[in-house]
Amino acid sequence: MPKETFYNLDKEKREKIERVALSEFANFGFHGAKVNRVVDKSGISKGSFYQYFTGMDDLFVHIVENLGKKKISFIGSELKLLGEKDFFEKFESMFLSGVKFYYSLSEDEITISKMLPIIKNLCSEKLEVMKKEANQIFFEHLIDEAISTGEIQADRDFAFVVISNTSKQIIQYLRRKNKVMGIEKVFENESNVKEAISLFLDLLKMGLTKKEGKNE
Amino acid sequence: MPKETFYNLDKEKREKIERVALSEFANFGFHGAKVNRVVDKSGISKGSFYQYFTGMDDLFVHIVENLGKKKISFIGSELKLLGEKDFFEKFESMFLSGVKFYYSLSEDEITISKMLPIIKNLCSEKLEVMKKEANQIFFEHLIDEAISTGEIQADRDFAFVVISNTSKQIIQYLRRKNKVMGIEKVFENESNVKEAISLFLDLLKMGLTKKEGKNE
DNA sequence: TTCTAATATGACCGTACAGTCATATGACCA
DNA sequence: TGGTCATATGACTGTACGGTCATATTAGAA
Repeated sequence: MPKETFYNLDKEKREKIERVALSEFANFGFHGAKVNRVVDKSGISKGSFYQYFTGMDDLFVHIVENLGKKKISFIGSELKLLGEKDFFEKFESMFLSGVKFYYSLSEDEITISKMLPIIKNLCSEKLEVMKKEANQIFFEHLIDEAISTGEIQADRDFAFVVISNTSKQIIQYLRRKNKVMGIEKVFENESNVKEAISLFLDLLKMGLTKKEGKNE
Repeated sequence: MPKETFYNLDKEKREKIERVALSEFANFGFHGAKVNRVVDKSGISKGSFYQYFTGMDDLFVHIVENLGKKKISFIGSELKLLGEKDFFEKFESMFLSGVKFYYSLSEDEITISKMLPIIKNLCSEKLEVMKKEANQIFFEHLIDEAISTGEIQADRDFAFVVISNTSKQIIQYLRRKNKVMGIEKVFENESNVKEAISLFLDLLKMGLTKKEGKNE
């Protein structure tokens, strides 16, 4: 983690460094990112850099942790409100917050997110944990619950795969719509987002609940 | 592309270099891959390296092109047989060859595949083309056809997103089954694979064909 | 054998890099 | 004012890298 000195910096300078680092890792990858470039672009001296971080690994972990915190603040706030809802309502909420989180990310942050699962030779237990998307564990729990109450009737692994990919698919769908419509920010219209979500939710409902009258 | 000298090498030596390069790029990424390491690990001199390739970019393009050819030989052979089949049968075939292709890949090759879409600052028109998965264009064509014949009734973009993600999901599902069952090679049992495919195919059928008796 | 062309080699060069450290700067207090 | 502590700086060092090139090796042809 960054040294105390880094957190003593004024917000502007700190965020500048973080912005530059984000771009550096996104553009050149974990093993291609260079201290020299970060130092030049963020206008600090190399000596200072090593007073903030022990090295690039340290900086990378910090960047990824920021990303993780951002995600938790999006998803976490939604989770508290799930208590009374039924299974599909719960997922509707989670998809919505998932989409909102995604659209809150910059291109560089998206790149880092995609990069994470394929980084090798990175010895940081913290990141190992982070690589496994936290909400997956939560998904599995919800699915098991829904199976036991009979809310869904489907193979557990099938349900997990289909559900855990839905957020990404909704986002892909919205991006395509954006391109086709020539509008860059369809997602900002929440009703469009909700419409897209219901499209995929219907698919889930059909696929995960056995229809009556169909025996095999 | 590699120089003639490289292709004059005997197969064993050539494949050794390719194997080392694959591992190098998979482990350290495009910008982190080093000539020195490749040279050491594959037991050739640096001078020779530069008689085979103009540099690491060149080598990378070669590796990715190999991967592309491998894919085409898997998918392409299937495409010729699609003529008479209906829409969902066509996709059944494509999913099957997709899964077979995936399981023919080494871990390193899988890593490179995942890496491709997020590599920046790579000035190679060839790769730009390759980054867009070739079969996507083919998917779109098939979908348009199926919509016009009435075989599917669904939003075009919705159909595309759902279908184009199905291969990945089938693979994810099979991998989960592998883990749960403790058997590493469930996929080699083709009937397991076909069963998984039909699971997802049913979902597609439900989602992309409007049920009778449901009006809105 | 000798000649020729293709290929192999690693020492070598200039550059870019990570990381250090003596020094400078500034801020706060006595 | 002078003293002290936290921070800033960039010149410096050793290393690793990309890329070159004169030389060595090999294979085949004459």
